[in-house]
Amino acid sequence: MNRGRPRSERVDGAVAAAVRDLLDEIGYQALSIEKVAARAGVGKAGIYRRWRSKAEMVFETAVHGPGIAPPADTGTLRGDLAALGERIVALLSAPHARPAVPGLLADVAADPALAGRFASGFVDSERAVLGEILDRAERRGEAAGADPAFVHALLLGPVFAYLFLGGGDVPPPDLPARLAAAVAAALGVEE
Amino acid sequence: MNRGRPRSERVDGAVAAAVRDLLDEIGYQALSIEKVAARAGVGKAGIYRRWRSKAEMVFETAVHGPGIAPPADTGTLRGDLAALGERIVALLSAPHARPAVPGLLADVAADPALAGRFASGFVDSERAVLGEILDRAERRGEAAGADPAFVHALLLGPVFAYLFLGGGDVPPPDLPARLAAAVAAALGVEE
Amino acid sequence: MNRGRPRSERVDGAVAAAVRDLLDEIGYQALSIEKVAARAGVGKAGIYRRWRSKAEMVFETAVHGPGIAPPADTGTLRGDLAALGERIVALLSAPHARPAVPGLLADVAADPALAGRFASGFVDSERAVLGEILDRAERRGEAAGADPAFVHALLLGPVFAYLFLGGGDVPPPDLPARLAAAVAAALGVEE
Amino acid sequence: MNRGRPRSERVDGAVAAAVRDLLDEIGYQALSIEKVAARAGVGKAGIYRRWRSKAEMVFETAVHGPGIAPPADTGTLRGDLAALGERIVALLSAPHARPAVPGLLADVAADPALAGRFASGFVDSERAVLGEILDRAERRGEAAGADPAFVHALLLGPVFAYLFLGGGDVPPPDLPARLAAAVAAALGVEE
DNA sequence: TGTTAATCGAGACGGTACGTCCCGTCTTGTT
DNA sequence: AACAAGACGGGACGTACCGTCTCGATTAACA
Repeated sequence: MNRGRPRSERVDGAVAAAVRDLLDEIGYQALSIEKVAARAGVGKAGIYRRWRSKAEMVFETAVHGPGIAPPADTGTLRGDLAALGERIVALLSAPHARPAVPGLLADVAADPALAGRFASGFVDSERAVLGEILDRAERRGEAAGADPAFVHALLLGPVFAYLFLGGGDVPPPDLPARLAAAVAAALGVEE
Repeated sequence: MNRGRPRSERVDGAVAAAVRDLLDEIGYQALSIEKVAARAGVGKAGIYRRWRSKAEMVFETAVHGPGIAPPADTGTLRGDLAALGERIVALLSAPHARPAVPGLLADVAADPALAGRFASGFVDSERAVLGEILDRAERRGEAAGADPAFVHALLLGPVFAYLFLGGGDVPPPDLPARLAAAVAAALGVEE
Repeated sequence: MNRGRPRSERVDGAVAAAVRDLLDEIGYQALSIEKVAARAGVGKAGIYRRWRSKAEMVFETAVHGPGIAPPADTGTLRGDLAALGERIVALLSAPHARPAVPGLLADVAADPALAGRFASGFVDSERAVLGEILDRAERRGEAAGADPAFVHALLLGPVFAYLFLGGGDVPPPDLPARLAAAVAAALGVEE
Repeated sequence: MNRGRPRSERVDGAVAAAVRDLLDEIGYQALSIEKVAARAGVGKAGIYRRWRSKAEMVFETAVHGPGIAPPADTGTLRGDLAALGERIVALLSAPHARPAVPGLLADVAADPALAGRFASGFVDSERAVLGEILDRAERRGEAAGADPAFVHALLLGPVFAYLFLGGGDVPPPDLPARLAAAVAAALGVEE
């Protein structure tokens, strides 16, 4: 039983558009709730009613897509890993996400409460996908007893390093394939 | 011929101490130049005379050690990589560095000028060490034609992922060894 | 149709009180917007929302009374001039006005924009009152063709000189009467 | 017996020139000791060695001429007063003095110590001249028992009012003559 | 069909911090 | 001892945002 005026969808749309525009124009750090409200033609209260902080607002409106989709079986561990790597690269280098990621990460790391919500909504889903991939490989007899957390770090870490720790270069297009090969070799999969 | 009153070492020391204290107490994001000045008993101008921004001040006073020391030859590529991995872990998880890294990274990523200075002072030195290690391995006949940038990402990325993307856990103590093994396997080094 | 939250009268009151207190305690030059805000328990923005500068704030809150009231007809030019003189003395030597006047005058003289607003709000009203007095005298046949600007300078100038150019003395209580006599004599009014 | 290096006249000259230039360009309020030192190619200490404050520096280098010269006897009180009036107008509206006067007055009024030195060096000499003029008139039998302080205010005040309280207008060229006539009339001198 | 309650845009509120300028003092090496 | 240079601790500037609050005006679901 919801009483009172319902929230307007127009506000959500206008804010999302404003956030994406501003991320492109001025970046995450210079983006402020005040600027978003002004650009969207929306009151600040309308934003605070929906999100607790800039980080949550940006994450929901500009970074978080439909989550990591269920993994398609390519027949080999290496193929599955390459496919997952592609998704990770796509997610982190998406037009509106890329300029937001470092700032977002900093805000998340600084606020434990935020870290919790973020981990359960993002990292966990990625790890679940990876778990499924490793289970399949085990069933195929390719590799056994792999540590999902380690494999996850081995896959996500280098992508992140290329995008955000290497001076801002574009990652090479064959990065997922090379990473998948390296991870497979590390897991002892014969070629 | 240096003219005018020389800069006081007392100021450098007091600022460094204040930065470290404040990083521990309130973290990088909440640390402000104003708070540092007040805590250090120093004028703001004295800080701006030395550093252009909060990021540079924190990096120089709390993160940047003596740089990555020259690599000791352990006799095997795997050993050398493990030693380098140890150093990276130590650098990123040092008491005052760890809470500062994500915010620092965000500031660096947002400011191209900063990114340039940072890259040449930090990333480059790490890559040079890695290049030396790979050269040695090639001379030994262990591995040939490895891409230093890729190997660097393969080493640094997972460490970063464990420390800052995994929800804040402590990395397992054998992480450098496991990483070295994985990287060596990926480079085709026989066990 | 006034939109947004209306300005709080509490702020106006608290600022006015703080300005008056600080004028008494430390004078106009040492009074800063920052000190006023702190003393009044008010944000600096709340002050800048209302006034463009320290000079405008002080003038409105501590000097500008209800303006010069309409002149009562005393029956003679000399009487009218003495009454106006009394008002000028009262205005310039009022408890909170006196310490503020020299600094205020300096700020006004330095800023043409301020000079314009100040002139129209203060000097003009005084000159209008004087014009009315001179018109009356002309109708009575006491004096004709007097230059209001000259008479104004003849009245206001000496008061100012006594108060602010003479080393800070208290003006003699019969100053308005003596001035009125002098001005009347200068205009050729017979005694 | 002066020991050590004597003060350089070069410094005095360079500072005086810099003060006058800066008064013209940016006015008294925006003029700072720091700007003067930079413009004059002089250390700040060299300025503080000579003057206690901006007000004293400006007064000595840009306003204070040779003092009010001894009064020439014109044969009538009215003539003498007009001559003194001319001098006052010339002093206050001199190129470098005029923009400095209001600010200077404010600083003087705010600092009692400054007020003392200023009064004895400036106001007193003007009053002495006026005293001489009134003595002469008394000896001639033109006027007796005039109050020098009142007459001084009657002469200086209106000039000040025209120059600094009237919205920045140029005073009419016949102002000294009209003032002299008014003052003479007020003193009961027959035409 | 009113009443009620949550929403809306707008913008004021007390604060904190920014990066700059200047204060008046102090500390260099040089003249 | 004075000189040019410039660092020192401190204070204020005017601006931008923070997250909260208070307005009048909408907009639905409940009574």
